[in-house]
Amino acid sequence: MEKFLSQLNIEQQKVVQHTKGPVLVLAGAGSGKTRSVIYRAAYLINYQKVNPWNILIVTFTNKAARELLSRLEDTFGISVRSLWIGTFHSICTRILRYEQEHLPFTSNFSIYDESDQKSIFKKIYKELDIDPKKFAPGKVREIISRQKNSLILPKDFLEFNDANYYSETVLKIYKYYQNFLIRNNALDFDDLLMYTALLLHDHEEIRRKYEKKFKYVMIDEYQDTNYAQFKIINLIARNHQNLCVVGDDDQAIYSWRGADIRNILSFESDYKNVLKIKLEQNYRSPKSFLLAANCLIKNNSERHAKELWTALESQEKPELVKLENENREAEYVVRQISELRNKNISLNDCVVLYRTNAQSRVFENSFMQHQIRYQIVGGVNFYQRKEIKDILAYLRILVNPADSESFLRIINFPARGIGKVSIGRILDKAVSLQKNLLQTVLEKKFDYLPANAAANLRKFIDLLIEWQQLTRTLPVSELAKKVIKELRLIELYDNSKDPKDISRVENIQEFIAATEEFSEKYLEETGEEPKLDEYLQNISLQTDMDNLKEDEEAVKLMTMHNAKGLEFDHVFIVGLEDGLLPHARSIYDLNNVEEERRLFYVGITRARKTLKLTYARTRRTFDAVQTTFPSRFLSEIDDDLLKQQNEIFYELRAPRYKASDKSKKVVLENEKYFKIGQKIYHDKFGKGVILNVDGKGNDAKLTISFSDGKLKKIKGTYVKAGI
DNA sequence: TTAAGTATGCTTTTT
DNA sequence: GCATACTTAA
Repeated sequence: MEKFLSQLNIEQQKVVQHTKGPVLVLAGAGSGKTRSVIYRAAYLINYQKVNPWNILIVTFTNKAARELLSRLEDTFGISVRSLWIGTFHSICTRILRYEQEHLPFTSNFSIYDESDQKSIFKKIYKELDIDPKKFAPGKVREIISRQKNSLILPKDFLEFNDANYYSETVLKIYKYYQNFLIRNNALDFDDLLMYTALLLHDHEEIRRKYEKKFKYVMIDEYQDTNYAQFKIINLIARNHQNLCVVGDDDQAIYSWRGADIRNILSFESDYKNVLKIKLEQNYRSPKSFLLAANCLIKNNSERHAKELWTALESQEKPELVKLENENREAEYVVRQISELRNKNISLNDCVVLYRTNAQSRVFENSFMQHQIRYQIVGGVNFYQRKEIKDILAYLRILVNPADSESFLRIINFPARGIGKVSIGRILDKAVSLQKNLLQTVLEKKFDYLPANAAANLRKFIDLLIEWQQLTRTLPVSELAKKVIKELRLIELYDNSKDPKDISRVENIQEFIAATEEFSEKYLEETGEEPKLDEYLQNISLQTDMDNLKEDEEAVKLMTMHNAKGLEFDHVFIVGLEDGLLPHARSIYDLNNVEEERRLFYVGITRARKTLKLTYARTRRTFDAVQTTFPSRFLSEIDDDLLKQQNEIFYELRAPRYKASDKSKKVVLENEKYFKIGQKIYHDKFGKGVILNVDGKGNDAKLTISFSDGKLKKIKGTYVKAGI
């Protein structure tokens, strides 16, 4: 035990040893927060002999949960099988699956993501005859989400919102939307939290059950919890008060998602006799980085006073670099990373952080051209890609027949001759029969459809029935493969002329691999095959971060939001301009500006060894080049803390791909193999140079840099060799 | 019913 | 500038 505790500083030891009563840990960036949480869990289990089954740990991401699990297992030899650890959303999903008899839906519910929501809203607007121009769907969705995060049901809506034409329309949509979800046996992300909170609130016996089960509760990143999350934890922990929350109000960056910074600021009044522990010693960054971060954050008004310090000796300073435009900015980063690589530094230790996902494109181009491997985290989630969602819709309808969203997605995909008109008639029929869509068509009486469509529909239904029977016997991954094979999806995209479809094939193949991997892991951990509904719900909660291929050496590119909780040796924060950071949408509201400042703070404090800050003098946004101004936050950092470099023009050209002698010869149309560096011509995109060849023969996948600077992946059969 | 061609609107950040 | 939605022709 001595040895166990000696690996922590005095403050961290306090966190670990105070296991009874409420504990508030204000943990600055890089202060060993995760370490404290892990040691605390290990202490409870190994020294206080608490049953892992009685511990609940909530993390911010699935990835963090997995890391915690593996460290508990590997370092402390703890059997983690019965430990409850995960994000709020995954833990709520688990609880809701158990408690279906007290809920208005069953445990095989579908989880709808934002694009599902979007399409549902469209239907609702049509149904209720609401003008999307007057009631912007995105905004309405946000308001409704906010209500759910605050546990305001439709029936309570007017208590908390002024009654006027706008809010009454929103209420109408809210009501209809919730109804729609229940009819489809579906929940959105906010519902997962809301129904769990209501379940615990409305059923005292269930609340007691979980209060008894979760005798010790720990929450990470507490500053980014919303009211529903606060309530869930409060209902579980308010009696025993064995609750340890860890967070940093200076790193609260999710208020736009309903997170309420007051949860952490008022923790001391929410619970009795709170022990407050501050972790201010930073083990991550050079002194000057922390000074710069402190300079910045002290401009915020509402915060727990705290200042980071370090015992590290490094004299490294953050470097501020001004570039001509966004392309130069990308080239600068590429150049720096090339130099690091020459010093034998792994690409895995480098990260590029930006404010918006759209900024990644320029970097992608530059990295590709200089053949530096990179991985983008975020943007469009893997499981939200069209080709993957189509497959998932087939699987979803098999476990949740009420899921009309999935049904409509696949009824005529791949095209099977059931058109808009026919689908409209089925919808009408379903309404008049008061049944869901699948039930309606299962009767196979199609007097309301043209003969053609009716025949096609019968085939479709038979297919679904056949597959549904297979769900009982076939493992998830086999079923997925069968669906893909029998629908001939890979062939569909392989034979397409659209260059986009090449990556679709890749994604489908990756999906199969991911599904197999999931099954194997699940089998290993639980000794049984995953159930299809569980698999689908799990996948719905996956983020891009969870799909990171750790074994592959690549520079990571991500938003500062995504970087929370991570650290890297070499950090590049790019696009430090007013309008980007702080974002143009945030500059008119002081609270929003403060949140943007915290975001920058998060970015700076990720760095372990070097930190480069860049901004561009001009930047192309959508179609026009705009002159930009350096971020207002930069002037808040004392000049002598920064190493400044202005107006660097790196004459950095793409390495010239000299066409080899062989390919200089006139290459025949039927030339079999493509080579890197070879010049080609494409009917639509014009001249280009091959940067990468994937596969053999003339249908290999080519990565081509076209003369206008664009990169495209195109199948060999669509390009002409030689010019 | 589908494919190709044209118009639109959109970009903050995510479980 | 891109992706999606809608229109038009076959």
